[in-house]
Amino acid sequence: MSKTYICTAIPYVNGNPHIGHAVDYLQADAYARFSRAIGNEVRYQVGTDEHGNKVYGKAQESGLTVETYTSQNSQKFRDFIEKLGISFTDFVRTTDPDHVRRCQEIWRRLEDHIYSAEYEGWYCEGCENFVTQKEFDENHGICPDHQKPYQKLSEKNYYLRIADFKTEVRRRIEKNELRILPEFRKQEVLKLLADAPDVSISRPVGQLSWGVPVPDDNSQVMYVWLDALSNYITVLGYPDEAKKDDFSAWWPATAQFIGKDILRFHAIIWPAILLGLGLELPKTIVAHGYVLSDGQKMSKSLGNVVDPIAVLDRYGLEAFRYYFLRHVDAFADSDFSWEKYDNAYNNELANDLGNLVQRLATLCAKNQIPGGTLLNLDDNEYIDLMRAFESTKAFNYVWQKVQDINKAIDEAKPWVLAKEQRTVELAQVMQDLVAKLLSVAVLLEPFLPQTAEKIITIFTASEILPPTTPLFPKNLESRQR
RNA sequence: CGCGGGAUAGAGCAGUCCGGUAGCUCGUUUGGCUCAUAACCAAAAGGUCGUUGGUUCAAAUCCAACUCCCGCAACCA
Repeated sequence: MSKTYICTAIPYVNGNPHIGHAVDYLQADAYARFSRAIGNEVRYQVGTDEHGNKVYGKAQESGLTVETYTSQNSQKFRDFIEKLGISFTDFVRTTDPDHVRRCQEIWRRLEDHIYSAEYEGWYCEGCENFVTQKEFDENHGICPDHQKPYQKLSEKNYYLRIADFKTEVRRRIEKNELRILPEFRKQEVLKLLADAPDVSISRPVGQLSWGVPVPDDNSQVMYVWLDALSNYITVLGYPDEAKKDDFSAWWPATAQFIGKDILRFHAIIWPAILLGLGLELPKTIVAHGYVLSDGQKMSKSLGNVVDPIAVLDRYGLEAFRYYFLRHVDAFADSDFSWEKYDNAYNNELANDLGNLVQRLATLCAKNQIPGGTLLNLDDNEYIDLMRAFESTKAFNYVWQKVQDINKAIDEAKPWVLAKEQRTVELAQVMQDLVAKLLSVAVLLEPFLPQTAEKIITIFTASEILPPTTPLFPKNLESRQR
C-alpha cells in the first residue's frame, strides 16, 4: 500500500472561516478520499497559523490573552473543517510547542543560507508598521489612519538567501519534478522566480513580539514564512530524530492545495527552505482560483462576502460540497450566487440524483428486486482525471453517468415489462440498473460521502426500499437565506 | 511597453496546442412517458466565435495589430 500525504494551506486566525478556505479543504478532501478508494494510505494535514501582529492586536482588542484568543479562533476553524466532513488526519497549530521547537531547529539547519541586514523603509509610528513604496505614494507620504507623515526607518532583519536555490527550484519546476497546476500558473511562477529577491524571515522583538524566537538571538522573532510554511513538515515530526522513519515514510507530500494568492510563497520560498534542509520537494502544488460573489471579488468594503456557514445551513453539507466541488472549478475563478446555488440544488441534486434514487428504489421495491453488490473503484477515465487533479471534470464525468441512468430507465421501460409480466427480462434490466447506480455511488464518494453511503445502504440491502424522506427534498421555500 | 488570464447562443463554460458541417449545462418552447421529489426522456428555437487585416481551397482555431474586462506586484483566502 503506498502512502499519500496531502497538505492544505493553514489559515491565519485573525478572522472567521471564509468560503475560500472551504475550497482548499474540499478539493484536498476529494483527493484524499479518492486516494483511499484506490487503496492508498492517506495522511491529510490541516491547521492554523497563529503568530504575528494582527492576531496579537486582535487579542488585545477583545481583552483576551493572546493564547486564549488564538485557541478560540483555531477551534473555530477546526469546527468548520469538521462541519465540512473533511477526512483530515492531522491538525497543526503554529503555537504548538512541538511546532515552535521544531521550527527553531529548522532555522539552525538553514543558517548557511541566512544572513542579517538592515531593512530600510517607510514606517508609521501609529500603525507600528512599515508600508510599501506603493502605499507610501498612494497616501502621499501621510498615514491615512493616523494623519502622520511616514518616517524613514531602518531595522535589522534576517534574510533567507533565495539566490542560493533559484537555479535548482527553476530546474525542478521546469522538469515537473515540482509540478505546478494549473499549467498557466507554472509560467507565472517561472517569471516571478527570475527576479525573486531574498526574503526577510525575522523582525526585531520590538516590532513583533508574538512569534517564534530566533535561536541564539533574543532580539529577533521569526516572521511568518519560515514559521508557517514549516508546518507541513513539523506536523510529521521533522526534524526530531525519534520521528525520522515516520517522516521519511510520508514526505514528500503528494499534493499541496492552496489558493492562487499564496502560490508564490509555496512555489519559491517553500522549495528554497526544503532544498536548504536537503529535503525532497512536494510532488504537486495545486493552486485554485477565487470564489467570486455575483461576479465580483468578495470584499468587506463591497459588502458582498458570502458566509460559508449561511450556505451550509441552507441545504446542508452535501449540497455545499456539491456546489463547491462541481460548480467551483478546480483551477479557475468561479462564481457563487444564491440563485446559482438554488438552481444547482433543485435541478441537479434533487431532480437528477435525488429523484433517480427515489424512482429506482421504488421500482425495485414494487418488483421485489434484491440489492446488488458493491465493486471496487476501477473506472480508468475517472481515475486519470482525479490523478490529474481535474476534480471538476471528474465530477462532471460522474454526473454524466447519473444522467445516463435516468436515460437508461426511460429506454428500458421497466413499468411496461411489469405490466406485461415479463418477469425474467424485468429482473435482468433492474439488476443492471442497480449495478450501474452502485458503481456511480463509488465514484461519488470522494465528493458526496454521505450521499454515496445512503445510496449504497439502500441498494445493497437484501430488500430495496425507497428512503422515507427524499435525499434532497425540495419545497424548501420556507427556509431562510 | 511590469507579469499573467480572459472575450464563443439569455447566463455559465468547453472547443484553440495538432485549421475542415460550432458543442455542453442551465434557462425558453413543443412533444413523449407515468417508475419517480409537478420529477424523467426526446426534439426545437437561439451564436457575423471582441475588432480589423493577413496566411490558406478552408480560420473560433495559425500570424499581426487593436479594443475592452479581470487578477497579481514581500502578511487581504
